[in-house]
Amino acid sequence: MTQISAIPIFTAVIEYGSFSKAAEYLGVSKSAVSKRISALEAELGVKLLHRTTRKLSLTEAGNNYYKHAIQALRFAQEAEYAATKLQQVPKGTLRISCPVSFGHLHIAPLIPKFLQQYPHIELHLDMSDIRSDIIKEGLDLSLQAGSLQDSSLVARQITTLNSVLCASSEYLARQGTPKEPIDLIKHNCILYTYHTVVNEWGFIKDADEEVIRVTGNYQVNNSEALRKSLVQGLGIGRLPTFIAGNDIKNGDLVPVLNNYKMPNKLLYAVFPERQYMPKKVRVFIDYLIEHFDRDNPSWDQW
Amino acid sequence: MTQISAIPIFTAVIEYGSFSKAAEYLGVSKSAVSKRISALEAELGVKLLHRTTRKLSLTEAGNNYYKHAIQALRFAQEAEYAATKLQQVPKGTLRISCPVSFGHLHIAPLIPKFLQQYPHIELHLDMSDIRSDIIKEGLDLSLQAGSLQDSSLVARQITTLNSVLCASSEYLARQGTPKEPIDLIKHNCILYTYHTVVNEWGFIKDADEEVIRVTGNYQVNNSEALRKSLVQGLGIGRLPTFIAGNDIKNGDLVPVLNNYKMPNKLLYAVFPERQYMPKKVRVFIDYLIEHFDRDNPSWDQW
DNA sequence: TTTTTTGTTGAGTTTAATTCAACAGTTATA
DNA sequence: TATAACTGTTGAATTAAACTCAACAAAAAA
Repeated sequence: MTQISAIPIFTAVIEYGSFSKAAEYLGVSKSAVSKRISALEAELGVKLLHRTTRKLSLTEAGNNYYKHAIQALRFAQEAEYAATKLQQVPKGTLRISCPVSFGHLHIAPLIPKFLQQYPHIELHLDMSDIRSDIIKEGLDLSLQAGSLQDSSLVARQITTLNSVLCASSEYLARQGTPKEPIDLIKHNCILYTYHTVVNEWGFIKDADEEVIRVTGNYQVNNSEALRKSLVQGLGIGRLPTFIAGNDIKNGDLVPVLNNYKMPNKLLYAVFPERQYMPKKVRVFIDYLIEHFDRDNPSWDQW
Repeated sequence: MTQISAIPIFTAVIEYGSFSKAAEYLGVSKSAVSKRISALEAELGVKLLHRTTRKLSLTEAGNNYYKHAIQALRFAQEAEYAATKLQQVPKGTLRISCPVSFGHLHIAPLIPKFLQQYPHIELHLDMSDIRSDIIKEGLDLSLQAGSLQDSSLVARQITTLNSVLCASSEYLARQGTPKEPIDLIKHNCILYTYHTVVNEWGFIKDADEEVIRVTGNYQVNNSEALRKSLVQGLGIGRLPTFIAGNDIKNGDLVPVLNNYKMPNKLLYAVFPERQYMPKKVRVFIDYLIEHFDRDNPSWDQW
């Protein structure tokens, strides 16, 4: 079925009424056009054009062919346009997933302004802590926290997700402030079971990492519940700074062991293909990068 | 606009859900399919297919592309069918021209049986003595008498058109029968102005041609009028045998100078292209050849 | 009558299509 | 769990198609 590739040439000849003019329009030599038309006629076993007088005319078969061929050409052009328009213009449905906590606190508040800037985008935001297969779920983008990601997907770092050890000032007044990580074994440590490593907390000073096994009387997989329990003076806990930042600013929580760093995570925008990113995806990623500092985000400044 | 040539490949991949199966269907290697799809994506600047899991899936752009591409493919297939069906099946409108006299006497009587044999053909018969440009007039076939024809058209000889010199037996009894061509200068010679050479009649014996300039008191461009004047004993005249044949059989006309031959013409079927003749044209030419002897037609046998 | 333009075609060049073979990765099977 | 089978990719090489150039024949224009 190779005759389809000659359709643009044949229809140009008909529209321009001349091999020479069609050749000029197509950017090839007139002999190329002549040979391609002859080859098409040979393939079909049909004369499509009379060319014994200087003026071209269609045979009956040629006329029949043209009627359908011009439609084929138009649909092919429509196909090209339909496929490529998403690359050039930020429009259409943008489907994104992100972690629940981060989404509530830091993504959702950004969306109204984004949609004002890009009125032709319709955004579907799916907040879920379940790591999804973005191709299977038809997502354009997935914001994920981690350090390593699926090697077949590709990603762009958006920001850094630090953690901080903290408690209420009421708790610390009552129980004393730990000076070294080893002091934590005497404290009620509230465990965040959502993290992959639950009860072994790492502390980094200089190039050394010290790991302390901690215990406490409360474990919870919800960061908001954890946060509230800390604010109410139940114990000491490790929270992502993007959650604790405001409480720390307000004095509701106090960071402890500040001269130590805890292992951090990165927030990635993960997308299915590195090549040929649709414009709507591109503009959203750029918008996030504009709003979040890659290494020193706003919630880390208290 | 080269992406059109990849459409059959792309749509096959979607329909079969597999590069490997599409390759098998298309009769090419799977690497050919892989390269062609990648080249299409590069040309469009768009990812059309996700292929990170074993199961292929369309991207949004790929889905948009496919919807229009499958229509383009279908119209291209329709175009091919529409163009080629006339080559394989005798159907459609057959437009023919032929000389008036010959048409009335020998073509028109054949048409009913032809159309019974080919019920899907609709025949338009244009009887005219004006030599037409068959391409300009959109004709499929033109029956023409002559010896040389337009070099850009192509032709197939159908039969031979002889001429015969004749008069009524009443005229010959009254005026005597000419024994040699030179005797004609004493006779009333009725001139047929339709012929290109009107009043110089050629006579061929062995390899010699003798030309006699003749005169008479009546010239006419209509063969039927000429025929009737001869039958009524006005004089001697030259008629095509396909016209005079019946009258000679009936004894209404008598051939004279029978041992001489007169220059003849041939009847050609002229058609626009030698290549790729539509079936309906082919079957009509074959039908004529079947009915008329090429060199010794029925009207020459009296 | 001469010049210009059109379409054709052989020969040669360039580009695209294709194959082969090897590979990485996933699924199915033993 | 290990192995076999299958899928899609890709570099290198081969083949086929597309294309150009130049020369030509023929018709239209000047």
